[in-house]
Amino acid sequence: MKRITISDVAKFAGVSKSTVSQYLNKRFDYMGEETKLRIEQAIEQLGYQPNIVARSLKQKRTSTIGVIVSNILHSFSTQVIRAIEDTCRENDFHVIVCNADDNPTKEENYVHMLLAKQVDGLVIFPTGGNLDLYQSMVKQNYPVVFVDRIVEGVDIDVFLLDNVNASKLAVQHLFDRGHTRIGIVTPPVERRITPRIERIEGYKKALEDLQLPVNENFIKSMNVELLKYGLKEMFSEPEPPTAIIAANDLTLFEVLKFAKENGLTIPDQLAVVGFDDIPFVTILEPTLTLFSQPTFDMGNRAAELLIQKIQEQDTEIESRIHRFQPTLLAGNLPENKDKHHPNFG
Amino acid sequence: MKRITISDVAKFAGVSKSTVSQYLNKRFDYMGEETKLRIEQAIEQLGYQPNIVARSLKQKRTSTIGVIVSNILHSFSTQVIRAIEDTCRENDFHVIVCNADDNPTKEENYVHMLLAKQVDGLVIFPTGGNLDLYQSMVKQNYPVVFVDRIVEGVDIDVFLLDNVNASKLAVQHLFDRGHTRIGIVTPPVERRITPRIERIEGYKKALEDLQLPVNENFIKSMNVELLKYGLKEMFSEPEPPTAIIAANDLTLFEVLKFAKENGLTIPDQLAVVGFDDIPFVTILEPTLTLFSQPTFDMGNRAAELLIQKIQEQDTEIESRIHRFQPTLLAGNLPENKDKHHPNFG
DNA sequence: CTGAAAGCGCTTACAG
DNA sequence: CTGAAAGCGCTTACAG
Repeated sequence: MKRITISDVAKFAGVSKSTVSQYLNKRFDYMGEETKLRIEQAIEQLGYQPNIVARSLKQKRTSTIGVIVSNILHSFSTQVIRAIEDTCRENDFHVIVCNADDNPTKEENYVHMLLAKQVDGLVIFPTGGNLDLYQSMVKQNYPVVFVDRIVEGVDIDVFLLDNVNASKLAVQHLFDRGHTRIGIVTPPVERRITPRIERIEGYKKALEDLQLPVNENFIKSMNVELLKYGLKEMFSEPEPPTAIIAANDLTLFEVLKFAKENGLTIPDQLAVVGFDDIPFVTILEPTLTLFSQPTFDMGNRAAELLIQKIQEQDTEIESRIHRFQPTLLAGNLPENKDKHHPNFG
Repeated sequence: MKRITISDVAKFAGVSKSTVSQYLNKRFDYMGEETKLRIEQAIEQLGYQPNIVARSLKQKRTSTIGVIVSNILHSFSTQVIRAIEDTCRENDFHVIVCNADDNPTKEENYVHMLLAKQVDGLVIFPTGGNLDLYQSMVKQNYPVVFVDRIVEGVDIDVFLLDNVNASKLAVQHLFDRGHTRIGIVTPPVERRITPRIERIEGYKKALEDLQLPVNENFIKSMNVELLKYGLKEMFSEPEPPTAIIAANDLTLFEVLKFAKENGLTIPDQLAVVGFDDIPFVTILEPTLTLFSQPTFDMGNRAAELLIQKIQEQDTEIESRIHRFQPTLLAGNLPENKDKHHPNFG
């Protein structure tokens, strides 16, 4: 099958390529009605579709953005991606999504690949492992925004949860229901990934504000595969936690599995708080409490800013940190029956 | 920032553009060692990245495929997409994902858009509403594969579940646990969407094989928003069902919500069987039975065939229907306590 | 072993 | 109001 080009249309309509191009780009300022009609018919007759690749080469923009997500397995990521896609569609941008799999090398490769594909801008959930690369994009004034994670010393807009407050709300929620021995589990913190660090920080602050002791054995940051051992340790304490905060969906899953395998009934023997809006969880038992992130809003806003940066690439917009508040999704956790509230018990 | 082009590299290395191009494409057959080195260094020094858009225009291929999914909200879709992306990455293809939202007009627009972007091939979860469009792609021998849904009269490979068998397994599973009054809920069937039709078909066949009556009031196909009314009707029968099969995740959600709101305990008062591997469901209560689709395998195989078609576009491969078997994921449904098995009770 | 030239399918000043 | 020409950044026969 031979593809129809603008030349074919021009020949068929008896005009020049330029005129057809004007027509395609709706530059009708000086075009005769009759010419317009002839071109319209030629396009119709031949079933012509402009070649966007050729247009992109000439115009030096592709109307496509790249999204590099640190780990596609999180429900948070998929929800934000969906929101980004919605906003892009409204603005006639296409989206190419790549999964860095928490691997800085993959992330770097994707950045290069997407730049080679001439995407107009990038939304990155940064692994944090490519400082130089991030810096060089800033230096070249290439449009980029970050989601979920702050990279210290890199001057790029970030859209993320108010993690400290989210943890505080979680602790307060549990405290209000009589819990004073509260644990927290997160993935590894070696690479200083913002949400993990900040959620632990908020957790500690909240405990201090409530004048509760911070027990370092109640804080476990490790690979999800190893988490069960961490939990075992936590629960071999003489006074084990009566509540656990799970920093994301994957760790939440491990906590639930651990509880099931060890016969801990939820929420009676163990109260559980998670983050993110995880499908089905709120409708099923056991009753958990979830604090959800406004993923839709975050994705929209990130995409909007990126598109703005693309369209006004000359005007420097000062970059800043955009914080979003969590919402209590579900959570009719009953009172802790075993351990009453210390201030009232 | 001015982008570095192949001309800059050529000038810097003191060779011609052609030679640099040869180098980039690893056509080293006749290239002098010293030339190779000079080019390598020039690329390094200048930080040159080839412009893939220009290459695509010349080569008339983009190494990109499009995926048009009927509805991104199903966990099935996201899982298959992930598998497609994996296979594509291994073969150096990029993926652009579009969500048709069960809307044939959107689907048509996306097809045109993706063709205009010169994608090398398409994976479609067809809405079924664009017969002419599908046909025209077949006629032009444009590489396409379908997933999940058969479109009658269109000669395109399809990758989908053995839905009839899946329903039979579901019915048998329930029957083995003493259930004889089994309902089924699906999204609307007006557009003859394959999995819905076939799952109802398999359900009926299974009942007949077991010599159980088929009660049309136990079959509800409607928009998820309306499903609660359908369920209400079903359960106002003098002898309401003791088990429900939900055809996908969205209908499953409605069934669970309905049970919760109407105080039906699962699985004691109502056994529930769903399809797809839905995160968290198998670990939480109430105990459901899920039959999962081999989404990973399906996505891989679909992508592989598409890539093969792209690479051997001349050799016609006869198209066929590729069926996959479901697996029992979880399901320790207890015996039905209220209604014993008629053959044993 | 390497280079000059043509061309992929568009857009865009510019001329008339 | 419309057309001829140049050019986007590559690749690819072909010549030498």
